[in-house]
Amino acid sequence: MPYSAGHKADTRQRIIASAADLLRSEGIAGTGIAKVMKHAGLTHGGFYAHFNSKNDLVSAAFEEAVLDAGRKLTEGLEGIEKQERLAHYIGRYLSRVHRDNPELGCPLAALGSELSRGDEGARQGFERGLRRLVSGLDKLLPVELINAHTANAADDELFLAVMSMMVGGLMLSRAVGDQDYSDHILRSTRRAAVELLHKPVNAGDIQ
Amino acid sequence: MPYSAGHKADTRQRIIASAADLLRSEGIAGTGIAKVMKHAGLTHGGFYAHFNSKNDLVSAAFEEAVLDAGRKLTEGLEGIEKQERLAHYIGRYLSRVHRDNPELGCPLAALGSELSRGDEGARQGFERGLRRLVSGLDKLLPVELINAHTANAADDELFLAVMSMMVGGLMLSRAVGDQDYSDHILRSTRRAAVELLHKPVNAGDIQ
DNA sequence: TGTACATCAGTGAACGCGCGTTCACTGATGTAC
DNA sequence: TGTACATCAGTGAACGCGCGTTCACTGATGTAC
Repeated sequence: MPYSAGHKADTRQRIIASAADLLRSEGIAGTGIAKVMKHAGLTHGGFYAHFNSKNDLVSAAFEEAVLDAGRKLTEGLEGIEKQERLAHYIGRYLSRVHRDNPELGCPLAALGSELSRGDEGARQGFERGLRRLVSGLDKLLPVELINAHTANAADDELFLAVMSMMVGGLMLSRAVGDQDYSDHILRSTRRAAVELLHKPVNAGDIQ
Repeated sequence: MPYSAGHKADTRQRIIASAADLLRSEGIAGTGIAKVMKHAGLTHGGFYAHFNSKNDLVSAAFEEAVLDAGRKLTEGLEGIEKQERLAHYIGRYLSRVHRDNPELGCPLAALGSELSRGDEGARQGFERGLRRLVSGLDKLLPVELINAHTANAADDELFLAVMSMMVGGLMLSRAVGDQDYSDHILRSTRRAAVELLHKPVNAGDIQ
């Protein structure tokens, strides 16, 4: 056998990583096979030795983007006091850095409206990504807060609502022309999201 | 002069309306000139007698879509008690009908992530649309609620956050594969949005 | 009132381009001897 | 240890197609006489 065992798998992973970047900064329609392969240091002809179609690549790259964004958004959060973690997470998500670097960030906000017109497979992938991010929020929640909630179903509702606000706020902040207004959107959603998550504690009898 | 005075303007409006529908259901990349013209009962060759480029059409059609969605979302709301109007508005926005008929609905949710990669002009149009919808929310707010707020700046913050949640929630509900989960997103965001808007009253001393 | 005409909204063929996809090939690699 | 070979990851030219855009034209219309 020519080439070492993992060689082809490594290349495949490089293509996926390249696509995960380009997808988030250029969108699905804007991400051509040739561009992806070039960005991975290859020529476009070799693409179909790794994937059956562009759709296959988009699926794999979207999943990779979700994992990548999750890693970056939670990185180093263990070092922060439990009570403050969620606020930090929200602050990172709705930050100017995140807004200005879509290729490193959340693919839900970057590809949401494009994927809402996707096929069954794409929408399933999107759903998996959303569930993963919501359950990530879950894990960031300090024990005290979890206890303050009446049930996990109520948590899930709240997290979904907060996640919607975060995804929507980031997307709107990117789509808006005026930078001041864009900053304003980030600030407004950041505050409201934190407030919304902390309210059960304030209203309850913990502490 | 052949043809009556408003003839060409009427045709132009028909093309814009056709594009406003197609844009919301198929996205920008998915909306070809030929498709738009056919949907308006014309052939594609005539397009450039009305617009300089596809970009020009997209701008005009996006603005029309914002107005159209605004009309449909507020239609008949005068007949409803002031205190209930906002909840109705939110309920309509985050409804299954709205989710399942993007061609009749809010273009922010339908085109957000695609327009966040648009040029200066597109982003300016998007911003005008967002401001219009947010100020529409403003007008729906009952006087009592307005008085309960400390300042208009605070209102604006709150509306932006609620609008972000609505846009994000609708987009997520469309992009998700499983129908139950999609319904769940709509329900969760509906409740949280209404709660968020009404809280200042509950926390304050009005009523 | 009827007709010839000028206007111009709309037609349909054609263009160049980039896309996703295919395929005959090339040449770097691990293996057998 | 050195060489010939089989393998197959990657190359690059080519394809058909749909796109945005252009343009010579057609024919329905309001107007002048």
